[in-house]
Amino acid sequence: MSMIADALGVSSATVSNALSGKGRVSTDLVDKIRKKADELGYVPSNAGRALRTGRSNVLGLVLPDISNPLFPQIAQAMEAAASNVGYGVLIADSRGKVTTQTQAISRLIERGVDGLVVIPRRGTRIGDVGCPVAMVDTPSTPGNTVSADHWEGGAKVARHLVDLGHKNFLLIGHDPASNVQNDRIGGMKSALGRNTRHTTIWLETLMHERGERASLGLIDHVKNGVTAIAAVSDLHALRVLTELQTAGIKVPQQVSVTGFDDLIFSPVVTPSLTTVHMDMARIAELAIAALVREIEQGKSTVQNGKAAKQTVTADTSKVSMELMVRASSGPAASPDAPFPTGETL
Amino acid sequence: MSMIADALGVSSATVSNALSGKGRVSTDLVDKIRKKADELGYVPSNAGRALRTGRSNVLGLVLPDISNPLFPQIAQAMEAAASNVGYGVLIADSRGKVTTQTQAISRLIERGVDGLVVIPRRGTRIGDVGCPVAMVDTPSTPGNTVSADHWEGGAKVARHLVDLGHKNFLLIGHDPASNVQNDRIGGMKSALGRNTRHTTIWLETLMHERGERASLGLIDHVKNGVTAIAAVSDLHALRVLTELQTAGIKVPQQVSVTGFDDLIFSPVVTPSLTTVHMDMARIAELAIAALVREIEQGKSTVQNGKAAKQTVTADTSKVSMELMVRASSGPAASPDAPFPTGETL
DNA sequence: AGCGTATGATTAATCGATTAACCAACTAAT
DNA sequence: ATTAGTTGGTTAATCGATTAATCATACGCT
Repeated sequence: MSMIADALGVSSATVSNALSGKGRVSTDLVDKIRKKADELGYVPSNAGRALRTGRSNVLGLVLPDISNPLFPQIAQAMEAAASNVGYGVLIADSRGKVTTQTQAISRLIERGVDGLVVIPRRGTRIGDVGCPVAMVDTPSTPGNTVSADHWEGGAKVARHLVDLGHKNFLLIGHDPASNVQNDRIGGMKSALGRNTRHTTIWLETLMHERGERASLGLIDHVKNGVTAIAAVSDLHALRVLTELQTAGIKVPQQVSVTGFDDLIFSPVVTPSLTTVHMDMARIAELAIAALVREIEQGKSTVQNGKAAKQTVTADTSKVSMELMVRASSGPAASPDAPFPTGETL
Repeated sequence: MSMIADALGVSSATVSNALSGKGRVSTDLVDKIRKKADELGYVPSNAGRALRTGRSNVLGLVLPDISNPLFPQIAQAMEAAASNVGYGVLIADSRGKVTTQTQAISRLIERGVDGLVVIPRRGTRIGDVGCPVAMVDTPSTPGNTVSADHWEGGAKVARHLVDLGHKNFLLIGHDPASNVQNDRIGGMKSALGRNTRHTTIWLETLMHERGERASLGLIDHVKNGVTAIAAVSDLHALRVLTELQTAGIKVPQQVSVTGFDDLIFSPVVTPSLTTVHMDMARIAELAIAALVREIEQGKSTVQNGKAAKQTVTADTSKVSMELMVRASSGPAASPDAPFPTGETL
């Protein structure tokens, strides 16, 4: 910056004003400075700016854990949204544990992030960290900033299956402590209506009892009349799908299977998975916008009292989910057809 | 820092020396300063340090694109390795395109990263960016810093299948321009031996001709005698598996299927996928170590000439891959058995 | 006693951008 | 013509940590 100033015979303050458009600088000087800056390939020093302004223009992204195949979508969306408004994204992985999550957060704080986006593990709360925090969990969680409307998503798939004539459902969750999964299952149940039956199983509980890769025992459920299996994640739907196929049960002719999240493999497996897609780009945009808004007016807040509110609130806290009807769901098999008939279709 | 200095009646330089252990400070003063620092909850300002030292202690991670389900593993491993040696990780997504990759890189540079880890898209080369770069691609790529030994991995699965008695192979790649995939396929071919046959198909080419979700036409290949299908990714292996199952072909009784990368779903589908696992933690560790080494002695390099070498070299450039034998591969069906018999086993 | 040498701590400059305070010159209005 | 206001720009302080240069003791040795 001082090089530009020297080259044009002006002060560095003027250069700063010209480039930021803040002070009073004549328009033609601004042009000259801009030109010179390009010419010299000037790149502002983040360190210098950060030191003076007290802001790093970097946000921290705390992710629950690796096993979540949604991670790529989230990270990509957040990075894009942040970079659109001039922020960088520093990642930290909490590896599922709450202690690691706390460590991850303090690492980010020490690096001087201006704000945090936290995808919390199992509805853990975040203590006072000294900077604005956006929580992306589920609308029913207190403190949630913005997230997909998981309940609505659950309702949408369930309604889809009901419309196809299914009456006997198996709902598959993984972790009964997850707010997101409970919302999804809750939404499903709410849409099932009177004359249907349903059973819910939680994989974590099941695997705890029977071992990690145990069969899900789906065949029994199907024999008992289940014609639709709705999982809270495509990962589990896939597990269901392959287990059924291996047992010779045809999807969707005999049993319909649905998932959640529209994971990368969902459209390309056979049959392609009916699922619910979340608009991660929009969620990221809202979360980042809320965070940035808080950061940029922030100063007052800090001076006012001891950090007004920790988690920020977005314009909209629910983002609608979209049902993706594909090949794994179809009309319910005739209830009269005996099982197993072999050729149901 | 000045608060600590004032509180103890010493100069801030002494505090700096004490905490960094660089200058000459009496041991008991060091203790007192350390204690006071803890007491006051002192957290060094990255901005101040960065401004003075010219180093940000942040690395940039450039990822090829979201569609890569390996992304979580990579990001997690890199973050862990970096944070172990005191660095943060700023992410940037190149969304597959080369132009976006260039943009992503310059964004990171502008943010003042000290080094870059690049998982390049299709063997793209990185121009002069003004900081050390670690490339994680495949050993056969010039400029590669460290990566898994994809060729060896390919050889391992192929040998496994040969040992099981298979003689007629279908090898499935996705992108013929990918160095990684070519290495994997190359490794497979190298291990197949004389008395076997194999065909290679590239999905991208296929889908370009027949549309995104077209069937892979596996049934024909199986009818023609193929008993083992080896894909370059679990994603494709999964596609193969489900397509076969839907067609009523039994895996592994009639056809064995193998993948690559040990993705999240691989152990839990039915049958669980035989695949090749890469030690991402070790790769990350080597890449980060090489990068940090270059950064920390770096000054000389910069002053010496115009950036000695762009991409850094690690102690080891190949990390061995591990074969994970699971349920999707089994003994070759008797070549005499006619197809389709229904009950092959 | 006198000289050289450790040892322990201080001074002050520096990194680059921002910004409050100030100054000069020119215009407009009473 | 004097004052008030506007415009365009400069000065200098500041953010926090690092570090070369310097200074002040104290110690050892002849």
